[in-house]
Amino acid sequence: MESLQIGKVARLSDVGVETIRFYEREGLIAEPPRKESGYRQYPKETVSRIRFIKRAKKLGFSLKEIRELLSLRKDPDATCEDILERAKAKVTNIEEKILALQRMKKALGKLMAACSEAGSVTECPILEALEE
Amino acid sequence: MESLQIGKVARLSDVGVETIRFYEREGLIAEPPRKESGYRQYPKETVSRIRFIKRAKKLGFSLKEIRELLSLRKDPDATCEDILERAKAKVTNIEEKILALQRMKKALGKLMAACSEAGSVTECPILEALEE
DNA sequence: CTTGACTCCGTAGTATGGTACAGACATTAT
DNA sequence: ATAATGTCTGTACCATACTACGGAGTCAAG
Repeated sequence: MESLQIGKVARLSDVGVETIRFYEREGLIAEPPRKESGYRQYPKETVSRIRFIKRAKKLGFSLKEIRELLSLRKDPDATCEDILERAKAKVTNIEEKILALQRMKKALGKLMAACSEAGSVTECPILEALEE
Repeated sequence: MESLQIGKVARLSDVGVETIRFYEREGLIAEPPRKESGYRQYPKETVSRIRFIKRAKKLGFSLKEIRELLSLRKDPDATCEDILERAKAKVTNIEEKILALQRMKKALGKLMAACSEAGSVTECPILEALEE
């Protein structure tokens, strides 16, 4: 299997080289094998892993949470119950996020509807509503 | 009009005293008048302003964005439209997040289902969940 | 009139998530 | 063979959004 140098991975996943090393230090991506020179040799899956991290971040997960998400997999060393438990917790977590976002959206939508009828910004219902 | 000391404002708006001074430095709340002693004298509106900031933060606005929202209000040339535009952008942003979270949840469901079977989902389906 | 709570300012520290060197070695292109 | 990239480690620095602290002045109650 051909491997990628860190710079290539960085370009493909659209992050900086330093970020990749940072993720490695933080345990978000595995330490890759090295050449004799010390150069890291990444399998191409690393690119999707980094993309996952980027997306999950946008969804409001912290790097710590992302690390936990990434460790959820059916590996032979973990028992099914263990995985199910952690996965369940994550699902709950995700549901809460979705609910919070839906509330946000609803609140903004309401305000926007009221907004179309108002004139000057001094009476903007969005600002008023946020003041409660 | 009676005024409030910083500690009172802090208690009423449920933030720390330091946070209020921080918001002042950051231009999120106006510099209040002072007594001869130098003590800040806040009008009671400050409490709603800080509550506004807290709520807007919960809606996903950064302090920078909140500062912009707040300054729009002072601008007589700004219209409700300006604020509406920002709100719309946030809604789009929120919708994207919800979709992605739903995909993630689905992926976890898949993982959990696979887990109960003796099958071999060694791959992490969660990685695929967020792929475009 | 002293004690305790409150406030002042400035500076520094926290956590998170990177980003930017510096100085040295490795690889590639001409 | 040599210049241009690329990579290595380690350390330092950045922005965001606070939070804590020191040392001094202020104010209200007993």
